Amino acid sequence: MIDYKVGEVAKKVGINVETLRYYEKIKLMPKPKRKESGYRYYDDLDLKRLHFIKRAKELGFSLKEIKELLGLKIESTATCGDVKHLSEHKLEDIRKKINDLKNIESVLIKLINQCLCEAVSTDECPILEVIDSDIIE
Amino acid sequence: MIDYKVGEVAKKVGINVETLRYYEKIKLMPKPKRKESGYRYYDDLDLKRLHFIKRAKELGFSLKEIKELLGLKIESTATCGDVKHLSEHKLEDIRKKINDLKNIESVLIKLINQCLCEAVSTDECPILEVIDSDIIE
DNA sequence: ATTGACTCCGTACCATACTACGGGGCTTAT
DNA sequence: ATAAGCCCCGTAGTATGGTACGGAGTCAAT
Repeated sequence: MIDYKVGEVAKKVGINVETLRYYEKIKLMPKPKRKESGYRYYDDLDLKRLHFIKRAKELGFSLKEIKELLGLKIESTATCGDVKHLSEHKLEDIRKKINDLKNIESVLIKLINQCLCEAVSTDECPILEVIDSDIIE
Repeated sequence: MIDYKVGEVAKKVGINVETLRYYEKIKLMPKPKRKESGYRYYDDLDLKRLHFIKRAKELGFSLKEIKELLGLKIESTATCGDVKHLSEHKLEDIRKKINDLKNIESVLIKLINQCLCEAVSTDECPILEVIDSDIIE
């Protein structure tokens, strides 16, 4: 449970200091504790959260969606049903993404193999075969 | 090979007309043929391309990356090596995405099961277990 | 032939997600 | 104790990816 200053966190995670402050402002990150100096201090859980945010963005989630994912927790039996509902919804979404990415994956593999076989040139975009793979409609 | 007008295309694909013009401007979509009126006319391949663009965005690719994916084609033996190289790079990228999404998937499944078992409430964010799943570092 | 719906174009505006700036305070090493 | 290198804050600017506006031409049905 070491205390990290903004700059250290930014460097470790690979974002910059302003982004960190921005995430705090939009409540994607909790307010960190401050010492007498007024400096922010972060812990390992914060780092974890930031790593997740960073990667989730690359996976196509908006900051709003990421906030929702991070908010999925059982806080009382009252919200348990909500959490379940929301999670199931997200799950479906994610499964579709996995499927579509797999389609793109297989088209790319095919394309790479064609390159190996000295295939003839074409005007068409091979990647559009993904559409015929039926998942993306 | 029906000819579709902008409005029809927009409706079919679920984007709006201005977006279509925007894609043309940034060269993500080719210039469509025009009739005497000056109206744009699109065909089924254009629709396919637009569907792909739409979904690829949702999968976390930027318009620039989508343009690259669409540009992956063997145009001559000269570019064949390039295409292979680029495709392999994209492939790696996509495989990582699939992996990370699978991790998120399994955490969500776990969470849903906890909801069913009337688990106790927690302050932590279950989704952060994804980080421990080792893929996201 | 005229009305309503659609299209044209350029330009301006918008939301999201940062990123930079600038004047000041804190901290740490010399 | 002083200077380099952090950090503070508010505010403004940027890039990406659209979205809206408005005046004019086109099309299709009555």
